[in-house]
Amino acid sequence: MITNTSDHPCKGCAFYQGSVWQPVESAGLSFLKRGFMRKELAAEQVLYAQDDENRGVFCVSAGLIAVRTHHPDGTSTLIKLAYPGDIIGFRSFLANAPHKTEARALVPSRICIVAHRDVSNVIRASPAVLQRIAERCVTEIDSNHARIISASVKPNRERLRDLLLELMQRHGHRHGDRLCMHLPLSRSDLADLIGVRLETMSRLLRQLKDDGTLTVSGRDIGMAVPASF
Amino acid sequence: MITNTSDHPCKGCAFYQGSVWQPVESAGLSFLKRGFMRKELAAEQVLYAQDDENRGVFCVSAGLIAVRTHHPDGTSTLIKLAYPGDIIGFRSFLANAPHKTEARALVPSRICIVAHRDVSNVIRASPAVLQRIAERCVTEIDSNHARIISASVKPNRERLRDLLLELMQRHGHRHGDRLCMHLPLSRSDLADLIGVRLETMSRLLRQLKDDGTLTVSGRDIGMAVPASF
DNA sequence: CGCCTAGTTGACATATTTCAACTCATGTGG
DNA sequence: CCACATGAGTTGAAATATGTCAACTAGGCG
Repeated sequence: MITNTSDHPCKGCAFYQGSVWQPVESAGLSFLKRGFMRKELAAEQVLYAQDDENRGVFCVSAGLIAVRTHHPDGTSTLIKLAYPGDIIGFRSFLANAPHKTEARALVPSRICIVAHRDVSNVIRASPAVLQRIAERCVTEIDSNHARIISASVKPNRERLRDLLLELMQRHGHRHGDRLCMHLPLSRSDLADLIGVRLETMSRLLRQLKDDGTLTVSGRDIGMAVPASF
Repeated sequence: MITNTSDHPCKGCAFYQGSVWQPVESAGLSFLKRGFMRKELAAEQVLYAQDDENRGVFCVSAGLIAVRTHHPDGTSTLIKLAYPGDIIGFRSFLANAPHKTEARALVPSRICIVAHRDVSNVIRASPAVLQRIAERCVTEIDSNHARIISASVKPNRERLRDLLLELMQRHGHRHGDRLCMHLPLSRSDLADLIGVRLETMSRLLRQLKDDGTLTVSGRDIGMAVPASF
């Protein structure tokens, strides 16, 4: 079923097996190669802005991308963090509508892009690609549900603990019997993720520090190694 | 492209044009017909339970379905309300995994079902069906984002106002210069949708009643006709 | 009648917002 | 090198919102 993938543009990628572009057949491969581009982003650089037209589907190859929506009153909400292997921009692509979110690099990042027109062509030639994109939609729905549920069930202090544990699994280094990380997020971003004000975030961190759960020094966080590590 | 749809099982449905099953071609049509069933649900009857295996994709034809997840501590969260034309169970189908939610009729309802195996066959024969399902995923993602944003940006009183306005657009009748509806939801369900406790919901309703926004008598709600009606 | 469920209300504890002041590090221009 | 502005982050105090526990009402039903 899968033929002649020796020159597949994602072939050398660590995420090739799970890639949404992996199941292309010979017909789709030429479209994929034609629409394929790489892009390097500096920290704080914007990949796409809110209300931009969709220019394609983006795959995070390295780094970390923050997906936000900005509100009329100047506040913003951090919708998700996109790590290497994640794809973004597919909502806008599938809806054939402008982006509802902004994507901005939190650290220097590398992005692989398949141009809009060629995504359509690839899908037409290889429907299994759409199947994989649909699975990414499901992942997105699941994580949204998890967030909605935790927001209505758990107190904010516990949600912050959970969030820091997740971040630790991505960014933490073992240091003796403790885990340490340098947060890629500002206090303001943390507050946006939990859905509280800046000042409340500062106080929640202080509480976790005071009760011994964490050590906090600026963006450097430490905690005891949990069972699941 | 679309052939011989005279005996399409959804042909007579009011939602045929937008149906996810509308773009079947002759090859897929026989699968669709084979897997097609109708089911009548009484109020409070369960369509599928949390952790059930996926038995297919469900389309609401009439009535109203509540999609909930139950938590270990006995509480629950109302994830969404599915109205006629909406499809449910597709998350579990696409993930090829058990349901993470329960679907229960709030009022007597009619559901059209396409059995699991036949959904796969229909999609294989008519990839445009998967395209339509992906668009429903996008709708789901959009409404989840809207909920996450409103939870972190708006105070609960305002969110309740918004919710009642949405419900009024579905269930309201004009009565002179006022809109009236009989809520299909209990106070507990309303509380689950906003993410507050029962008692808080009761007090929020009282506040909206006291400041003249609403008239409230049990499940009968009245409000002035808003500009957008 | 007694019992159940849905819904309301009160009183008090806890959590969060809001506004303001403050620290601290960093960078810029004279 | 210093004065100063700037942005990230912290803290305090008062107001507001929500959770919690308990008591209570009203309606439906055997």
